[in-house]
Amino acid sequence: MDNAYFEAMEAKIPRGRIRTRFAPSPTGYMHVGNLRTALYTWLIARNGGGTFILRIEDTDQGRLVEGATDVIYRTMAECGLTHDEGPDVGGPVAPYIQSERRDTYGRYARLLVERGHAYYCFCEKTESEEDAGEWDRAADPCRALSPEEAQARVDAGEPYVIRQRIPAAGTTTFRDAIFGDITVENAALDDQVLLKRDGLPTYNFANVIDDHLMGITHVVRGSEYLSSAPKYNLLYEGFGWDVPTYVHCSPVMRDQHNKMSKRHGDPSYEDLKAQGYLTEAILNYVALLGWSPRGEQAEREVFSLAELAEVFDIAGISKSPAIFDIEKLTHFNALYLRAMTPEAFHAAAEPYIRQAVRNPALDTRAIAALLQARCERLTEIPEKVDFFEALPAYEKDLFTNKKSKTNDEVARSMLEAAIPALEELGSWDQESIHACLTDLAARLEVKNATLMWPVRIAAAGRAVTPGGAVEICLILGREECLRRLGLGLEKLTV
RNA sequence: GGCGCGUUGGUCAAGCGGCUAAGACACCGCCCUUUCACGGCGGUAACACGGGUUCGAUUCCCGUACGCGUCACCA
Repeated sequence: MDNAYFEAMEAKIPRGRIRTRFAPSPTGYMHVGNLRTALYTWLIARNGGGTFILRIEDTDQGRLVEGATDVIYRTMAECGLTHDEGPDVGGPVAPYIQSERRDTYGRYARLLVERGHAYYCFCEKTESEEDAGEWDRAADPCRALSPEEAQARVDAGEPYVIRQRIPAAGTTTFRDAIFGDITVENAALDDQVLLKRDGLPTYNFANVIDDHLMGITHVVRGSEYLSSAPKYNLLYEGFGWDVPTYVHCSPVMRDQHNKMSKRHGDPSYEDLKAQGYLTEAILNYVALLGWSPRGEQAEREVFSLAELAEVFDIAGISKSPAIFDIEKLTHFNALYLRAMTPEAFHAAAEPYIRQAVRNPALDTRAIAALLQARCERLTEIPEKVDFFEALPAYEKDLFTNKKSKTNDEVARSMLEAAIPALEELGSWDQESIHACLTDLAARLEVKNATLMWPVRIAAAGRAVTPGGAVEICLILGREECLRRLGLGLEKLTV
């Protein structure tokens, strides 16, 4: 009936190259599992010099969330998962939003009816049916309706859905690139609804139509679709189309029993960013959650996106679910933070430093330099450096440290000696301060730590600080440094 | 419950018939050291269980257990 239409659609399909698609439904939230699927899908395309497509699956009118597609665009762009075709950039098989393809699904659904692989169903959905989730193929009278009868009722304006006609007997086998060949009894398969009463397709149908019409060669998706894959296969066969390569990925779990989910409060990509994680670190970690390099590269863990695109292969994807481990992500984050150039790190850290350190006289570059090897997440920065801004209240007993061989008595004499030495110091730079203090320690015949400890405590008011006495004194500046040392001495003298 | 899938240290994982069963995170020591880190060195820790097949099973097959998925006019 629509032959010209179908031929035109076929003619538009690009062929001969790898084409993959990430097809999120716009729920307003990019969770880690989604991000990983997007990444793998992108990597398969890039690794093969193919095309990566973004498609929006918005056929469930009840679940649309405003602004949700923006989250998707923004996340993909931030991550560098650039798409070659999509709603925003267009492409040869547009449109790329399912709600704009409504007409197409209807035509193909009717084509499938004509070919005998689907049928009109007029049964009212009853409440008990919904509750029990029961629908009995054998008991559905519509399945046996003659085409003429069915058409007559359609023409009469009776509401209907279109269901897939699954063969009553036999088996269906499909091949998954990760799980291998899987065979199921057709009797175990349901006659899926393909076209809903509202005229929109179900995922089951829209997916097959779009994947074919968009020339998708590798269908990458979560393993929750594994058990419906045979039905999709039957659909492809019903149309006489080539079946794409299926790549079903096991889920990212929050623990042994649950997937990562918003409901459980698990972090999304955006949440992780807000927690101080770097995009590159997140991608690197997520790539390794369920995939690992083989052979020569088996021991390697650090990969840029470009490097991943080089070495990624489907064979390295794991069959079993992987538990998301924030500690290991944190480790990757620390690695990326340390690998940055000092300039880049300063740029990233400065806003966080400035949250705690307002005084413009304090050099954020010097502070950043102390921080680079000492923080795993950017968000830890403010609490680590706030003492630069204002000397915290601290207890006298901080001056006592066994390893440095200090107590109140020792600390007091150290400060008594250090203050005048620093006052007389010619220039206030790292080397001079360092030399001044180590010389002083030598003169006093104490180990460096015995002098450095009290100086650092008095200067910072903290037991643990990024950087040592010399660095802190330097950043504080002579005046503020000496003021604090004086305060410390007072505390010890009372 | 039916069907499908999975199972190597606490976690991520390599292994694809023969190994003292890699590596990483975490953890614990030691070294370095002006605190804490970074870095370096070392340590604890695993093939779910039972049958086969085989000269030989972590690797292949079959059960069992456990876990996950799925059985929507949601994706």
